[in-house]
Amino acid sequence: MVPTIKDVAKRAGVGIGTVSRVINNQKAVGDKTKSKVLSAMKELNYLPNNMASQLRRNRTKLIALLVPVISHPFFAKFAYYVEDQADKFGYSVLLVSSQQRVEKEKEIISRIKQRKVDGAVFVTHFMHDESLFTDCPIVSMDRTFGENVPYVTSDNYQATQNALEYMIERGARKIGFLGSKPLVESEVMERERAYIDLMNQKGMPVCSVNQVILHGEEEIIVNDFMQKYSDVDGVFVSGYSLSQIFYKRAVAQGKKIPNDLQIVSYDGEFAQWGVNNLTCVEQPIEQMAREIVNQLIKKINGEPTQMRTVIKTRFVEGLTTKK
Amino acid sequence: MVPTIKDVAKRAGVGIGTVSRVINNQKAVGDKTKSKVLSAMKELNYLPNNMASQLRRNRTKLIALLVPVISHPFFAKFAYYVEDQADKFGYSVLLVSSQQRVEKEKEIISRIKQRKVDGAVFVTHFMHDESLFTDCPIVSMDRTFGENVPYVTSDNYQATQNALEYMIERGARKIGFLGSKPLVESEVMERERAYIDLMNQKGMPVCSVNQVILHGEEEIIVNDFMQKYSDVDGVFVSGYSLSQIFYKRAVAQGKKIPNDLQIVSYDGEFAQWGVNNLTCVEQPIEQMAREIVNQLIKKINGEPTQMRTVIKTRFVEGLTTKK
DNA sequence: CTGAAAGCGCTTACAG
DNA sequence: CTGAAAGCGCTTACAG
Repeated sequence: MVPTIKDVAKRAGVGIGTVSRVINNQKAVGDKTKSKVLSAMKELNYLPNNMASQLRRNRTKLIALLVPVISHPFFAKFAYYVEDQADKFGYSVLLVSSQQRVEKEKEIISRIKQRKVDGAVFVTHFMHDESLFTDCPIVSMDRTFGENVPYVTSDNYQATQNALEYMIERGARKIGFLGSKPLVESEVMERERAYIDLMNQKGMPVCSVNQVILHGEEEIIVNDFMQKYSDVDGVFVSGYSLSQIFYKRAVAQGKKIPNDLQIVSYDGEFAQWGVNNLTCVEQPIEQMAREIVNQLIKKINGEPTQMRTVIKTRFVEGLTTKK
Repeated sequence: MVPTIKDVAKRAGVGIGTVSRVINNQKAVGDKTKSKVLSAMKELNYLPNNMASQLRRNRTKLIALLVPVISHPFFAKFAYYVEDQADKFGYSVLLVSSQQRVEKEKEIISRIKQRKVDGAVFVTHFMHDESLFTDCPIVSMDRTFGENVPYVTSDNYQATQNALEYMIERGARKIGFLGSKPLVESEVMERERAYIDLMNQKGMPVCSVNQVILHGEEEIIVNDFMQKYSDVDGVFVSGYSLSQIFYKRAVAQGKKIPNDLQIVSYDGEFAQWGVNNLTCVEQPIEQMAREIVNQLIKKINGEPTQMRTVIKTRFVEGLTTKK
């Protein structure tokens, strides 16, 4: 049979409490005792039973990460860093893809309540009933929902305006905006607000399509935009999927990029798959992921957290804007 | 405080054993008792503590899934179905990306031994020391490594030959092969074997580049191939990443596809991101994933498993071969 | 059909 | 510094 802490204690000739102290390497163990225990552990090939310590400590050391779709390069990269950071605290990550279904969110809440996981990162969010998750350690990205859920976001407003100014400096006179609207309050909406504000300020026309869609339905927005505003000479596209589709479509229509049409995308540096070299506002995914995990661990441990953390984006000059 | 099974028992005026039977809805509970317990549970807002039942049952209801990189569309899709199928058995999935590091495999073995997870799916595999994972419930894809690890694969040999014949029927007379070689014994190698056999049989030249590389290093193979065999009129590319890169490169070199050059890829139907409409051999990812999970659950439960399961591929006629 | 009791393998005050 | 003991919240023979 698999050896337990009792077997180790017997073999080392000590109490099980002492073995436990060695496992969790607490100070208060004498050197000789310690080495006796250590070698007993080695001889028996002992490994602590995780389930037992979980029960005692009331911690699973597991967090859930809820993303809309894993196969989206942004979320894939994000998930990678969440895992890496969680690991530093001894936590593993349960990756759940919501496919935009609100039940998945409820399911995770219930997992927390059943103590299958200690907390969760919500990148998606459709639930409106805040009361369901009071007391649940949850941290979010971009979404602002309620007093109890800290979130990490990027400088959406400023970064968008900077990107627009960049195109204007390079001659753009009629700039469009494409975006997909989140279902709940989210700082992502700042991007369109920044766009509208700047257009008004500059006396330029507002040519915006910003709708609620599901992942995978980006075509709808692109179609709609193309129909209404085919004569723009600059476009700000909010989000990687949209910009991929928009770019391909524009090229297919014979637009010369960047000469006829300049494009800046929010997100876009995922090189390997898809169109490369978009000029884009790059969110520092790694930094955002690590910060989110840090906040979550604090929440789990009952330490004070920061409600809103803003991470600065980086502007990447690609081939879809003029020199 | 959070209510426990004791609180429910007290409120319902029954023993805790009875509550437990209701929770796990076993037959042997009287209707009246059952409804008393049920309403006590509802009143107290009771949720069973997962950690406690884990300890008693010696099951975490968790499996690990080890993939080389999550962000690869093939693995992303695969992971999705693994999760979906595992869920049917009440299992959650811990997604781990190995980044090709052998330590990650060892780490998972150790998680199994520490009872942090009940079993694992290995899509990657570099470890050679079989003795490390005897007794560990592990199931693999494509990789054949040892008596104790069942695996699921596709009909690599046959599917490759069919694809080659398809190009030959359409006029291809000099066909190349591009592949990345796995580090351990794997049925993926059947693809090149099928290619070489057929070329010999038809008296056609063998133009093959098949090397060991890491994910992300696909350029090396493409470069090498382009240099050696620039005059082929057909190409079989093993794997999605390679085919994406090869296709873009061929187009950049001014090749007319499919007129100058026909391409068939093993894997390729991941539409949304990247180049669409490759002619390809499509592995039924969903079916493979579900079958792998089924085998793993059997292994975990100590039931007999099938060592080798072959899933039939589907040939998809795209735009990179002639009509 | 149901209750009382043992035990899963740990951790952690408590006393020494 | 160290041991004995209680207890985490369940499940499961066992007896009735």
